[in-house]
Amino acid sequence: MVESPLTDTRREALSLKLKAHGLRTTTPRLMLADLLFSHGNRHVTAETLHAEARHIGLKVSQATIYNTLNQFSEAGLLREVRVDQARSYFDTNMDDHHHFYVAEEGRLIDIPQEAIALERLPKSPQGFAIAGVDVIIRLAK
Amino acid sequence: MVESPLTDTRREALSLKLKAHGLRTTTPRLMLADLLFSHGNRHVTAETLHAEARHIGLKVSQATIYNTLNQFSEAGLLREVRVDQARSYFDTNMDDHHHFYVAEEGRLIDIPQEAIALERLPKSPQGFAIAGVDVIIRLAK
DNA sequence: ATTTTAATTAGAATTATTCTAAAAAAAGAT
DNA sequence: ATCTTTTTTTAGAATAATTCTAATTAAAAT
Repeated sequence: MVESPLTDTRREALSLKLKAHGLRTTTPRLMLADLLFSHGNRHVTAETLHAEARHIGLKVSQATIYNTLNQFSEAGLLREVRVDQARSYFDTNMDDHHHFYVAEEGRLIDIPQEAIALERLPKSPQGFAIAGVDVIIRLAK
Repeated sequence: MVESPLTDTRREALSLKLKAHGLRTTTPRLMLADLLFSHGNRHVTAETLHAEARHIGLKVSQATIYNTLNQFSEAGLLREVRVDQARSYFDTNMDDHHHFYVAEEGRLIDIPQEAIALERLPKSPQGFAIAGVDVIIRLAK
């Protein structure tokens, strides 16, 4: 979580990114996008992102955090990952990939798609197509 | 969900099963175990199991349903599967296996372990061991 | 039987998330 | 620039799943 100032260049780039995905550029969205997309790939929850927002002095409501995360997901800017007890993680890495999950720490670690070879997949039941394959490797000490 | 009466033989078998896993035999547990384990492999949620309990005239509190599902899971009688938005499924199939998940219907379908060949697995990070590998194949129409 | 230990309960509390309706901000039209 | 329309944002209430609490009840051990 680097805390570098939001330069005009970056602001411009993020604004374009939002626009490209059909989202208006607003201050909250721009600042949240900066937290999410300007520091390498990350996994956040609504709560952690809200804490970061407050930390940089951005006053956004909880509802906006949730709205934004959901909008970004729908727009294809984030990928929602559910592993933990009833808490959603949002992954900025949009490549097809898998996850390690460290339950004790509530931490996700990306696994590049090539690192796992799914040789055989079963036939889907009649009338259904495969929408995605998620591999979650649970880790323990 | 067959509704056959709980015979003495079955009662005895279930009681032994509970004992074998370090759980006392009590009426609620016995009846819930019967719902869970006497009708082939199943996937239930707290809510669906509670509904079934009421349906057979068993008056148990919501807390007992949750306690029982969690105890059974910890004891190795059930396996908890999380796929849905913030709702836990409990699977009576304790074999290592994977799942299809039909989001639209909130339905899980078991995939036998052999049906998926996980050829290469990545090395776990330092100090961690693999506790389990879950493959979830999301299905859509 | 009595005592000890564990299970069950109702209901409150907690947590994550969504909804609502109003206010504020952005985009589009003039 | 100003006005209008459309979207966002907001605070706070509402909902839903789950856990906790403290008291009661039932099972096991003595």
